[in-house]
Amino acid sequence: MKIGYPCLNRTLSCSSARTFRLRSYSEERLVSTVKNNLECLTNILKYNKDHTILFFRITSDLVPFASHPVNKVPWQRHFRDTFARIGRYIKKHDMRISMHPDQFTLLNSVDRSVLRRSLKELKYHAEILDLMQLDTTAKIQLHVGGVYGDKTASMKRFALRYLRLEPTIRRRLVIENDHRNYSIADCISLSRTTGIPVVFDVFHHRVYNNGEGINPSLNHVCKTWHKRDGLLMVDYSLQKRSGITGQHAESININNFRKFLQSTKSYDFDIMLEIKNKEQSALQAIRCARTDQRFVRGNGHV
DNA sequence: AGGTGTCAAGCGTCC
DNA sequence: GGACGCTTGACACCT
Repeated sequence: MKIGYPCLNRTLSCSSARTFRLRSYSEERLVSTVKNNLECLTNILKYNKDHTILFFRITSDLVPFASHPVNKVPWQRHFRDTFARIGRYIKKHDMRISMHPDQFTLLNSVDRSVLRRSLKELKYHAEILDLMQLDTTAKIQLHVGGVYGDKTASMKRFALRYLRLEPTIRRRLVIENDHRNYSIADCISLSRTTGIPVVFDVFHHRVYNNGEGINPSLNHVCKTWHKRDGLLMVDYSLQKRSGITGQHAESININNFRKFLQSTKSYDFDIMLEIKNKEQSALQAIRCARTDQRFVRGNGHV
């Protein structure tokens, strides 16, 4: 079991997601921003290693406008060595990496131009992980997408397009249940017809489910991950206490987290903590998991 | 220096 | 069929 956090580190004073407005686009600006972002990513991974945080989600903003037509910079070639060096570091320290394209990436869109842009965006994400020369346990997680008034048809469209993806994308793509349209049962059903691994989002599942419990879901979901995919990934977050639905909490509730670990102890998985104070929650969670031998899973480390 | 409207990209809901 | 909420961090312009 590895525990991690997404994209940003609030302790370090750098950001690996620096960007700029399209209006101020220039090749120089792009190159200097990517250079900054890769340097910061290096710092974050070093921080993670020093604190034994072995799971991390790399921001989609690493290369601004990566899939935008305005961008003609061959950034892949330009930063090839840097990507390779970062990849070596990740592998050397046995870290797990994920990425999560944002809401505009929709594989099942009914709009062909949205699909076309989404494919470019997926290609970009795969390129990042390929340039780092990471194996296929490094995943790109995506929601199933829109419903477009016909869920069955929209799921079929996802399946068809997934199966036709170029292998460099398909081997990394996994789906995740969302809080409104596609439940964990829907994702499992899609996995049955396509073989795609399913990320289990505990928070979304609490908000939107078909009445199935966490453990029965985990039981199904962990079978969708094969050896080449690595350990099942779980997203863990909680509701902000103010009561506004969907917003992520500021910090982890360690008692609830302990209960979660305890109640799911027969399964092994890597946990991504989607909590605003990021690495602080990860540090707490790791400490919590370590204090109790019952939470130490199959591979002996948390 | 600090505050805030806006940002490449979409879906779903409400009217 | 148009406006808005969603969720989020950072830019860039404003005072």
